Amino acid sequence: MSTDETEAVDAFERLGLTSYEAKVFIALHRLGSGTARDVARITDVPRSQVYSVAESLEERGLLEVQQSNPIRYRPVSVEEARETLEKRFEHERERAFDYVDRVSEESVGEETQEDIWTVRGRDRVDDRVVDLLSSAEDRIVFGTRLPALVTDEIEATLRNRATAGVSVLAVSRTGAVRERLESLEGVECELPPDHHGDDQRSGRIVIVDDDGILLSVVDDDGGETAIWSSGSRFASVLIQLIRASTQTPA
Amino acid sequence: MSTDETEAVDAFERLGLTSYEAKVFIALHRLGSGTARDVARITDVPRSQVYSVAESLEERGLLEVQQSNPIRYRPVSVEEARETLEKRFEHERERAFDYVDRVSEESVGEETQEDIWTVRGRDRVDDRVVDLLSSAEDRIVFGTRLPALVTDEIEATLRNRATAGVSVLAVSRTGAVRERLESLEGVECELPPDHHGDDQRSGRIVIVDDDGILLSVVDDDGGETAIWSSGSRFASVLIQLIRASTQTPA
DNA sequence: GGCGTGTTTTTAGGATCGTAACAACAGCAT
DNA sequence: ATGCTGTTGTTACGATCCTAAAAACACGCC
Repeated sequence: MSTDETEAVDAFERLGLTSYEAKVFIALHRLGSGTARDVARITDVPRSQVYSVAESLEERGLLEVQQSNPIRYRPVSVEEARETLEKRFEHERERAFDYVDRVSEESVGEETQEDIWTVRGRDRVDDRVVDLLSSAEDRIVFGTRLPALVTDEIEATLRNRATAGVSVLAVSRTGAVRERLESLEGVECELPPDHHGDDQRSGRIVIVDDDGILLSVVDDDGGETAIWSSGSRFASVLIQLIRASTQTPA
Repeated sequence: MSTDETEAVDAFERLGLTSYEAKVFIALHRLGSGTARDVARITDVPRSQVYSVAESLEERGLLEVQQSNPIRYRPVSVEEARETLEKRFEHERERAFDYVDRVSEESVGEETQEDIWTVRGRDRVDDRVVDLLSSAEDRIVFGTRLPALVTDEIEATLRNRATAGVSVLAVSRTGAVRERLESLEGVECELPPDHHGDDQRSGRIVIVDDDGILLSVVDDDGGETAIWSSGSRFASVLIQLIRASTQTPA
């Protein structure tokens, strides 16, 4: 079995199929249609297992059964299979989140806990940054060395806040970052103070109003980890520390 | 645990979480945030297991970890969780179908095999009916007793074919069905011949040109099973049989 | 009988579930 | 300081469940 096929099987498994189901489904698409023997010949699925596996695939709506002798199987079209899986996924997601929606604590205003949270992973940090920026009412300080850490969504959120009257200050020692953000209406840019060493590990810094902060670091493998806090005394203290260290000349 | 919660857990399991993962995720949404003990108290997940389960949920991007003593966990917002799962699903689906697309047999024109296929389930029969109707070039005969079996998509396909110059004939002994389809431009309606008994099991009949046919039956539980064939001699023979029996007076 | 088909049962193997034991630590009374 | 109690986080291990894989079986056909 080719590497590509192995990957496809893995992907189908993560979509909820068993490995046999994935293999039979793929084999039938390669064949167009075929019998249990045909399938067993080009896969490592034992022929005697093909029958039950195909039956469960039929129940999922991924193939059709020809009641003849021998039984022939025919996969549904790729488009139909995609839609079927999509429908099933959305259905399950609704069922799952329907309940979570109802019981989920509305923890609005409860943000005053003295909590500092950790977020791992580029995408997840991106999301948290956007969340934080969106909550800004008064002013934003946004800084990063790395142009890749200014996503379109972050840029859009900065623009949106700036036009909403929030004072937005972007800090970066990287020209590309400054140029990109300077072009936004209402966004000011500046270089960080010289006395700050050129830290190779720092990722981003986001300060929102006087009570929200996010700091991230980038490790050797490019993985990003951030800490953040909002509405906590902890956040306020950190913000004051940073303000003091950046405004005071060395 | 309430029935609703059990259902939500099941749904999350079908989305690829383990039951522990689902329970911890839901519990944290009920709590807003909490420690391993908090979670263990309101679920049947052993406290000692909460740590590793939460870790894997963090990797999936469904919650955040506060490195303190005791460790506190905080779920991401419902919206963020929905999006995260959606992204993962689409990613896996692309990976899976990317390969299937490449290897899938283009079985166009290979339809001439003498095959008759079986399709189970209302939705799946709907899909197959639409497929068949869409392939019509010359004429269509569409019949059903049951108004529910004329879906919007089927109606749209009939209208589309009619305007494309295909002769469309709808047959039903049910007034509601006739009225609905008669209103379509270019669709003719009629009553079935009297000598046909009022069969309580028959579901739909679809005849397309001279070589495509689908017949379905509805069982006592409302489940539908259809047989269909296209481009086969088998289909032609069946069609001739039906034409003969409907056009000849008793 | 010999062969192919389809059904059923049985036997690993692996992941998850569930319990338990453990060291480390904090609070508190002796 | 010592001992007791309770909590936290980690680790280990048996039970259970599902899938994978093999085998045995019944049937029809040549």
